[in-house]
Amino acid sequence: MSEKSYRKMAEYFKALSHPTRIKIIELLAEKERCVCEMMGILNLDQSHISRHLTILRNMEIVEDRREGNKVFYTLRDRESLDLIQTVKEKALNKIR
Amino acid sequence: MSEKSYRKMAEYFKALSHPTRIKIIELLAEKERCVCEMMGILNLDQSHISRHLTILRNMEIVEDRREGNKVFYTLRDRESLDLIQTVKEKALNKIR
DNA sequence: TGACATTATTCGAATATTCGAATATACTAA
DNA sequence: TTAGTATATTCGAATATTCGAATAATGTCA
Repeated sequence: MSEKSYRKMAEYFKALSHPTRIKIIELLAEKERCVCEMMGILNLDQSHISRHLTILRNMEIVEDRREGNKVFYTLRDRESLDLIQTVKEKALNKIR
Repeated sequence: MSEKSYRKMAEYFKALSHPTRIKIIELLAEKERCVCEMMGILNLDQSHISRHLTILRNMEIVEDRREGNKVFYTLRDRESLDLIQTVKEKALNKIR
């Protein structure tokens, strides 16, 4: 394994290492959503959501599609959801 | 899901988001190792290894055991290795 | 005890990440 | 064209992470 591969792996984990990004992935797992929809659900302002989406897009975890003046996002990398599910169970076990 | 759970999940992913920590987990997946052994294999100085081990220990990913003046580490959370394996395949696909 | 080996912690500097606020861009509709 | 809506990007400040170097702590052995 090259050093570069390890950096890539670390980068991927870093993309998942923010509560908001995890929530976004879970939202998109259900269905395609536009930014304004996520703003409402997550109760966060537009620039936050957008910046987190950029990080997820760069890691090819989500994909965007413009329709009119809205941008719809979909979950491209569904494996990310499996990782989140695994870690979620771990977190729940530790909390209670 | 509580906000706290999401923070915990993010924290766990953050623990995996450093090349050295990923390498340490892989090393410990093979067998128990002392810090000095990992220094040699990873070619990193002692304080680096030790600090990364502290992070992994805090997340209960590794466990330590003192024997004489050496401290041996083992992989406590073997699921972390599965996560790494999944992400590794992802990274390898992207690179070539 | 003292010298040595091993590991952990601390310090400050460098770097990266996050955030709120503001601004820029892209599109629609009148 | 202009106004309005939706999204992306930029800015500086605050915070977190990483690193190299130094120091502290723990244990062994003579």
